[in-house]
Amino acid sequence: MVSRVSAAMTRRPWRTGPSGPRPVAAAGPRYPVGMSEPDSVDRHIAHWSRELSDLDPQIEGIFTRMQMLVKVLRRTKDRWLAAGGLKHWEFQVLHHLVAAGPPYRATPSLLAEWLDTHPATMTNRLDRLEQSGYVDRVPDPGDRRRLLVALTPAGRAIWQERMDDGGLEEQALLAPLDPGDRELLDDLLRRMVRAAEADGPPLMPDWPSGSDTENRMSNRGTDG
Amino acid sequence: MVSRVSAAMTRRPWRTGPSGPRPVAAAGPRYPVGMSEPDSVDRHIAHWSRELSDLDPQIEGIFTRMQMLVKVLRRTKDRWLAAGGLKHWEFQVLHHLVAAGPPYRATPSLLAEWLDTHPATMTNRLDRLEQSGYVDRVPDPGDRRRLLVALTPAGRAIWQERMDDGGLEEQALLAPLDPGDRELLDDLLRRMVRAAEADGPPLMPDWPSGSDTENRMSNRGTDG
DNA sequence: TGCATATATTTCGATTTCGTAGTAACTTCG
DNA sequence: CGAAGTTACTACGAAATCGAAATATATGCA
Repeated sequence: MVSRVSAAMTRRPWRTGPSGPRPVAAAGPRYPVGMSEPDSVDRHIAHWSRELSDLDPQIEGIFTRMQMLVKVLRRTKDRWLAAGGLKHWEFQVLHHLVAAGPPYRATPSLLAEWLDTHPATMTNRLDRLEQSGYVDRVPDPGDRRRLLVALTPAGRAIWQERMDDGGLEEQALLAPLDPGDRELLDDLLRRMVRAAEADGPPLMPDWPSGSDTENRMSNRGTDG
Repeated sequence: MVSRVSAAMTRRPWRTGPSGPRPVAAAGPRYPVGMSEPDSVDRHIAHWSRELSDLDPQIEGIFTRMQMLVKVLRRTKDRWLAAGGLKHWEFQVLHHLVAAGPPYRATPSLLAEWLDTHPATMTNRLDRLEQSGYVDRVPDPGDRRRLLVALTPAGRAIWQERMDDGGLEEQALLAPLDPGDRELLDDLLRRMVRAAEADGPPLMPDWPSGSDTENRMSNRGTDG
């Protein structure tokens, strides 16, 4: 129904040669019975617990797995975007502008905040994005300190183009879970998010533009 | 039992003023019935689906939540480390050296790969880490091209210090889940990871050093 | 109104990271 | 053995990012 998971943790540009980790010995340690087939995270943790005993393998496992899954997704999207000649942050800017809804504008400061980057960096990036013709900078009539970054038709077009078939990896990653499993997973995660939000601000910008279908193509920061 | 979730998505250094997103209108859209209390991700997606209709809110929700959770964790750790005068990558290097097990050494190339960074960047970082006295560079007797980066007692000490009470945030995030929920969550995630690994290399380095209690204190890359 | 303070964006210099190439050492194979 | 190819690390210049200051505008309050 959906493409298989694209070669998961693919090589990074600077991975020079076969310097990577060697295959693990055939007869490894035992894992808790009743657990489904172990994955590389289990093996990892099993090894690690030799070095550090007071560590909860379950907690460890949960967060490591989330991190790994987020990482694969991010890398896959990066490659996918790069193939279309876009950098991740370029797509992100366009994406957030679309997410903002008509008239598809936002100030540089908000964009900087959404992309988790320094305002000066955003200035630089917007310069380049403007040169590429994907955005315009128009004055804000209501406040002459401000600018509004506006999505151009070209920007909208290239965003759309990359967006169309952008959700494949997510579906591939979720393939082993049936509808019931997915609902369960979503619910468990929601409970964690709500707990995190109980003590502080929302994890996502709670306003017209915060967006994130983003996640259908990229993640917002996660790593910044 | 455990500290509350530390003010979730805390301010970044460059967040200048109250320019952030404004509070959302009181009467929002409706969400699927039977769902537990909505979180900011639900609101986000509800908003987004106006702009882009052909999108599965569930898939969207699952990955967005993972991304957000990973992001909070990462930021909390960053702050925590910074308070102790360590940068994230500094801790990561020390952590991976410990994870490698006795005699706590690794080559620059492997470290670069583990931390998802360019080898030249690692050279630079190791210079600084060596100056701080946390690592030494010793020649590899077996291969005179190679160096071995060795953990010094000072390096081990500062790692230990930061490690001791480093697992609090994870526990706080998992607080709303009882033991059964956690097992379920871990299992669902494991199935996803295994699926991802079926088509490609393991998501984690499968060898003596790949480590990751890392996750107890920091995440390996995720954001690179 | 007038002045102090706050906000939005950009500029500029310093730092960090990256890509590429250089040097040394190892390996393969004739 | 010796030449060609590969791998490991680093040096160097280019590019991106950051922190702090500069500029212009807006807001608050006496």
